[in-house]
Amino acid sequence: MTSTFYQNKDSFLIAVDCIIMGFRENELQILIARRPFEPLKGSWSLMGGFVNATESIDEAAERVVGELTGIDNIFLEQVRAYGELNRDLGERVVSIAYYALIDMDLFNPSLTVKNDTHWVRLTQLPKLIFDHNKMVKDTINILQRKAAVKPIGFNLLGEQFTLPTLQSLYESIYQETIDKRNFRKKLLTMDILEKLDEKDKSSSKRGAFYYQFNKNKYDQLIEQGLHFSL
Amino acid sequence: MTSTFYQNKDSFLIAVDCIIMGFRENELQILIARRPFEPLKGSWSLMGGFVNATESIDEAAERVVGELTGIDNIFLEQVRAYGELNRDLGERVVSIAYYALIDMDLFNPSLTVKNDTHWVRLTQLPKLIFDHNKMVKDTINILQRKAAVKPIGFNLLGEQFTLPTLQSLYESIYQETIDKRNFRKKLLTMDILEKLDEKDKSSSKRGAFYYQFNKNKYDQLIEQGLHFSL
DNA sequence: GCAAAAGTGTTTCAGGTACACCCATGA
DNA sequence: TCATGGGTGTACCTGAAACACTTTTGC
Repeated sequence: MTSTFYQNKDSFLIAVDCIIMGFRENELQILIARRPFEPLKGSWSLMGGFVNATESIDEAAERVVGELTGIDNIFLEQVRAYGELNRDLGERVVSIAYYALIDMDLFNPSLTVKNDTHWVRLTQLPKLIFDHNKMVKDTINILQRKAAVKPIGFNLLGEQFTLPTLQSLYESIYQETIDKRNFRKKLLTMDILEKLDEKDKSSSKRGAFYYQFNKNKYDQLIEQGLHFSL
Repeated sequence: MTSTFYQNKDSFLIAVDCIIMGFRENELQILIARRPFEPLKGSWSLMGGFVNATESIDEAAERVVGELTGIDNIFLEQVRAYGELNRDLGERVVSIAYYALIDMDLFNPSLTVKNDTHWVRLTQLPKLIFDHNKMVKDTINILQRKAAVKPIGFNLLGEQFTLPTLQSLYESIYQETIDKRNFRKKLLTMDILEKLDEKDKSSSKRGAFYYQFNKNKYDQLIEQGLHFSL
């Protein structure tokens, strides 16, 4: 489709770069890849792709994340646009970063071979190409702000989880330790978790009860003007 | 410059749209314009422009805001990228929104004629083209979140201002009334304002003392791990 | 029986919120 | 002198933070 409206304007390649995050072994993990093409082929890089003319930028991000994780319906939000002149060594590319929070148990490990991707601990993130480390840093800022006030952290866990696990999730988001009693008190009095009968005995002899997030109760609280806050 | 790296990729026009905000008569104001070209020529629109190949997207936003306000060194931050397929009726355009907070007293009124721009009260914002109303809404959300925790509100005022003015600024950002005594107590005990000797007598017979924001003291507080919060 | 993680209450303190009256001045 | 907006202090209450011991169970 050629236009009669906007003429003599410069046009640009637009990429999406995705910060795909998971939670395992009490640490935040991030999915990165060896870059499969030049320039900087073989360097560590976020998962990315170019936007096609037939899709919105949100759809492009969904496509990239879907291809690399094999999961649908992923929590995915835009971080921001990165548009410095020489941010990409190849040529001028404006990139829109998105972050995804996934349940790593749904991730198909065979995909890591195909795409040469690797889960690395956030605390041990290597140097990435271009401005990708900045994108991760911006994402962590958003995550810290947003997880404090919206229950997005649950996207990183399975349907059911224990309170010790949930606490260690928040501890690794904020990079600080939290008092166990205060944490449980706050969450349980909020009344958005449901205690199950089963226990997870994988990390202690006694076992910890499973809980699950009750979205309906959460929505009711919000309607009443109350606020989630951690 | 033609590239040998990324071939057969689609390219896009990229625009910046700027939410330029000021504060006058105890209300937030926003600068909008009659669109000077088709499609939708004559409709209300945010101030925008296309990004050139020779500038970063931040620079493009600075250029647009500079041209329209005649002010340098404006507080300007990215809102986010908007990339729906048919968001622009002309053709496919990805837009990056930026918001600017300016001191309206520095604004050159003659520029409104030249650019057919108008200051309108935020509470009386008309229907704008495309997704521009959504951009404004997203901006207000960011402003409310950010003004609560960083002293960005001062960008909307001149060097000196009275406490009643400052309070009404925050009231119009949050769209709710604030108790006068509590507001003053919080700000003054924070010790980031300096009281001047002059009074502003324009809005009362008694007159209200001018204050000014002391950035050095503010920076010291932050270094000490304390936090601004309103 | 012991090591290792799960679970449980109370006190203290700071900060937020509610609230009403006097002051200065120009007209 | 009066109308208008500027300026001030206290009491209460809620929510955050600090803090230590008991329970369960596999080995």
